[in-house]
Amino acid sequence: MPVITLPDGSQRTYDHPVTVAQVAADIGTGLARAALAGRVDDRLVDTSFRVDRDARVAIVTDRDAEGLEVLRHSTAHLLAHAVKELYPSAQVTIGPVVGDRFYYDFAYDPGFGPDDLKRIEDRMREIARQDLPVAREVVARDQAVAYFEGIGEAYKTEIIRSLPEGEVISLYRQGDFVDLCRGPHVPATGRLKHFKLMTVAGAFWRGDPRNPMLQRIYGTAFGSREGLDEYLRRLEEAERRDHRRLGRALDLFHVQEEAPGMIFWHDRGLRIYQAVEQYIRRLLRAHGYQEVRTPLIMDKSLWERSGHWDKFADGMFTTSSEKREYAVKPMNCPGHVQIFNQGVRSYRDLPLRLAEFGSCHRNEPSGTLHGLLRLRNFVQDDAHIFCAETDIQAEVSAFIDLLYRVYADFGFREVLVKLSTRPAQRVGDEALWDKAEAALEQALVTKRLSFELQPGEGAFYGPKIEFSLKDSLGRVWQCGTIQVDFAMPKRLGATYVGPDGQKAVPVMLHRAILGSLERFIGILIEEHAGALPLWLAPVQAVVLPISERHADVVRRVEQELRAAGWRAESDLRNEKIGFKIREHTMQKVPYLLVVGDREAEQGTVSVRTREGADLGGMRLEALTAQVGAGLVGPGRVEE
RNA sequence: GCCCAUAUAGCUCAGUCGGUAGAGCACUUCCUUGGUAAGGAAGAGGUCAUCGGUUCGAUUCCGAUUAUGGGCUCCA
Repeated sequence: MPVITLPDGSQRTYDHPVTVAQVAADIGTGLARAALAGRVDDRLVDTSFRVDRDARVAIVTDRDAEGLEVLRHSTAHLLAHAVKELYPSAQVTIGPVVGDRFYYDFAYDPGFGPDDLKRIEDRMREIARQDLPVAREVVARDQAVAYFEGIGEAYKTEIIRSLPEGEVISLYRQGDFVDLCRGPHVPATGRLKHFKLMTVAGAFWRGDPRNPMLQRIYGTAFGSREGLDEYLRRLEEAERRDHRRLGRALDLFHVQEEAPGMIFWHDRGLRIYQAVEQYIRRLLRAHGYQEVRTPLIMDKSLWERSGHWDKFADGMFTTSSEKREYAVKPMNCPGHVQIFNQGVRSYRDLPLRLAEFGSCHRNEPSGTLHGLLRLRNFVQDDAHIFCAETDIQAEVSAFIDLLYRVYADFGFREVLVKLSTRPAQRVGDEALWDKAEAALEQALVTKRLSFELQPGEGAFYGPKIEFSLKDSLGRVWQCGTIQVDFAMPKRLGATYVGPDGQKAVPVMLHRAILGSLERFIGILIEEHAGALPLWLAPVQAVVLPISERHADVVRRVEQELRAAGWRAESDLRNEKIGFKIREHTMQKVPYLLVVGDREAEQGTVSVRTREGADLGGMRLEALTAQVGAGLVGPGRVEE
């Protein structure tokens, strides 16, 4: 006789097994209508699930994150149902929920286009309107295989065969459509009202490029019209923050067909770039790094020795001259080892930290290029720390502190951390790997950083930690990294004399905080929607005359601002003040300084911010004093 | 690299059921000297991405190429 305990602690006693739907109905008809699924003792189940013993039961609706997930998952099924009706030759595969969206992958040779999407979505609405009950049934493995084989669903058959022994195999049926699925699902298709198909894309079966390319349809679903509209509004907002759009609008950079994956930085963009670079440069100097610069191209033989030619040849640009072959550097590490190798190094020189704003070229596949975020030419705030094994943990720990300080200075709060451990193919002793992985993990744990473990994803030469940031659409991009390398110093003959007088091979830590300056700046632009903090703004103030007769004063003010360290400009064009205010506000200039009769007389400027705030009239010294360190930004402190 | 889509003026886009194109903003000149998000007028600006095919004729239809966008794979 089940006693049901609800989330608020209240209990209901039944003298017979009950379904989640019945419990919901007993609480209220509104809840019964809203019920999408149930949670029984922490297990997510259908509303048709029968509770036959004491349990904690919660009714899941679209107000819960789980409810939305069920809704989206069921909408993915609805999508598959519509596709099977419209395109019987299409085969179904998988249809999971990822974040706000769901997708479903189909094997369908002719492929889908935007018109198909429209047709499919219309059919989905029809099926939803029929309010077909969604029923779960558990079947034996053989039975399931036989069923899907019988209707020619090769992929489903393959999925069932790959399920572990003992796994419960459940089917969901709505009308004539039957799909293999773990569930749970909404009780009937009528619950699916507010959805939209977004895009069609290709995706490899099981993510393996050797497998056939499937047709993936992305969509989203919400519990209410408002939820869906709000989501679509957020997408539009994200488009306004797109760094490619802002890069053009703010005259920061451009790209063109002759140089795919490479950036033409304009004056304003380069000012941001240099502000970022100078900040990092000062910080590294203060934290015991030396800055070096190594050649862009080096003889191929060096890349053969370093191992890059073996592992990375496809990614390298090459060139030749006078019968010698050269490769354009995709990484700075071999060059840094050459500097380390000059002269005889002692253990007293360690840790030796060599930093370089190295311009790297990698011949990335054409389909992967993306604005500033994925390029063929980019500059890393790269450094290599040559140290003894015993130094690893301390160096990693100091690096993580530095990285978090930098991210905070740029206004980033959310950092995703991943730890990648030894891959199947690797070099070096197991004992070394043990130590290196332990050192990295220990550093993360000590700092109480939550991280995702990626077993087997490390580089062949050592484990690594990756630090990622998100763009305006929530896509994750790796920026910072620290990697332990046991292999390259040895390959390139790096040694130092230890305290015992014997030669030893140093460990090398590859590390970057921003990663690529281009990528980091792209994310920075999106994070701030183009309105960069004062210290990074390409133009920090524009001086505006009310009329032509104030031009001389304006020019003088501009000069004084520059002398005080501002990146200042004046706008002497023959336009009204309102026009100029609008234009420079849209250019996201932090301070607009207006000079008219009143100000000229009093030796002040009227200060307006890009947010539209009027700070009133003030003398330049007062303004400079008020913004203070905001003008040059953090990092100066260490000098 | 693979899948789908896109490519028209500096930007955002319209258009041509095949007869070589248009708007707004930006730009140039003139008028206006204006007090905090668009003052007015005139003008200039395009080999309709590139190369091929079909056609009397292609920016439009077809094909290839290149680039871009959204994904997949990969990666800073």
